[in-house]
Amino acid sequence: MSLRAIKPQHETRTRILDVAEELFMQHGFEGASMRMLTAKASVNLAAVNYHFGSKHALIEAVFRRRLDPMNVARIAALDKLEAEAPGRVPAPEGIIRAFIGPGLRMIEDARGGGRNFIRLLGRTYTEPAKSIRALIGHLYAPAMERYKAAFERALPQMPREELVWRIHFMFGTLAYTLAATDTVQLIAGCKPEDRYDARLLEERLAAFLTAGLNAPLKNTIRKAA
Amino acid sequence: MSLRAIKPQHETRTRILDVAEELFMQHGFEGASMRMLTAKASVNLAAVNYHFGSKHALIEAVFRRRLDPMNVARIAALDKLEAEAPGRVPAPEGIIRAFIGPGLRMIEDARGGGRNFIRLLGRTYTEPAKSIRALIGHLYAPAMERYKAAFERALPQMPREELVWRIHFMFGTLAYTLAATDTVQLIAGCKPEDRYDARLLEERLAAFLTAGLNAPLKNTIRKAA
DNA sequence: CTATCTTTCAAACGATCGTTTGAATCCCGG
DNA sequence: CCGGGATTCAAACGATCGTTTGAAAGATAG
Repeated sequence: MSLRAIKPQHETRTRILDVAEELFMQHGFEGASMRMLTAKASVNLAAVNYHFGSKHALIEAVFRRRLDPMNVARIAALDKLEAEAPGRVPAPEGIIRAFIGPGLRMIEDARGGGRNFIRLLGRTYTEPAKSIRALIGHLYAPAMERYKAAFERALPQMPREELVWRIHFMFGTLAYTLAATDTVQLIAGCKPEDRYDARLLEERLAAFLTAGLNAPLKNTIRKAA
Repeated sequence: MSLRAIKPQHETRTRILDVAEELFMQHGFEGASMRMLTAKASVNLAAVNYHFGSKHALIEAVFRRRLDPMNVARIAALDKLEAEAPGRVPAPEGIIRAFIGPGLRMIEDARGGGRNFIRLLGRTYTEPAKSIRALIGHLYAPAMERYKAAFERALPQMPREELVWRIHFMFGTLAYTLAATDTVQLIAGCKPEDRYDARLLEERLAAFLTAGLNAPLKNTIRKAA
């Protein structure tokens, strides 16, 4: 009673979470039914409601399990970056790499289900259901605030409003890159073999995003801000 | 019988399409049911199956109605750009503006439902259902080929694989920008008042994307290609 | 072993889904 | 005015949805 949480305590819970991650990614939140979910996880139909309470609570649990550690890692990466050169302001590229690193590294974890989650996360930014978007926003808030402040220090000459938009653009590029699995093939007409080479993808993304963030300010933009 | 297609011929059809556009955007394809759809359109429940055949066919019709003219406009913009300076290769920024222009202009059409569609389109790039992604890909294919070729001519020194990725990044930025309505506020902590000022948004996007597309090629990237 | 709490199970709940049906109604050329 | 194809209508179809229930099975402590 005192400490029974040691070994395979919640095998049912984690098996449900793993399968939910995969099926939500494949079919969406509404498209993945409790019956196909519990069947694939080899648990009883009532298990989800018993362990999580409802389908919505399960969705929430799926996000919390991965998103919290990921954003902790992001903040840690930024802390480390700032600690490396005390008193100096980190360059935009370093901040960008600190942010996209944890996400990209998770995509290499195919066995552990990390890749499923990353793709699920990417398409959830544009999820129709408001409650889910609100949850994502809430879970992201702490890390987001830290990074926004870091970018503001790194680019003091940029109008705040323009910076917000460029952060938004960077978010979109990252989300879409992680979520859109087959659209690359659509453009290229072929399947890139290195799609899951996180290191190479990080180089490509960092180059693109850094250049975009540092794009020259035209008069029209400067005037509007 | 010969020509009865003149005035309000298919008022029911278009009313269904308009409402479908709005509800699919708000609740997703599965979340928007035929009953709430037909109720909001003030038509009978059976009207959708009568006029379109099925829900899936309705989804297809919603996309075809807007996407075909939009991509025609995109190709026309590229044709015009190339005609302005015969024999010369258009600059990347011009190509980018030709591509994002038609989409952004549609976002200003709030009354005609264009804004609804653009937001719907943006989140459909990451739609779980394979059949819908395939449809989008098919409708995009002609314009995509033209623009890919234009970028290749404009950036002959860039490795093909890197170019494909950067086009992919640009696609993501555009899609996410159009689709994510409140995520910006969620992240930025403020609401940009000029969200639907298409002209200003085009300036911001063009600056960001042009810089990203022209980002310097590092050795790691050059070596991989 | 017995008693107690946790977990699993089969079965069913009411609600809603997309679709179909057949009759009623509208529209229009003759 | 009448006849026939196009359209609308109310009603119901079977299927599936998320959730609940109460009993059966497992685990744990005394």
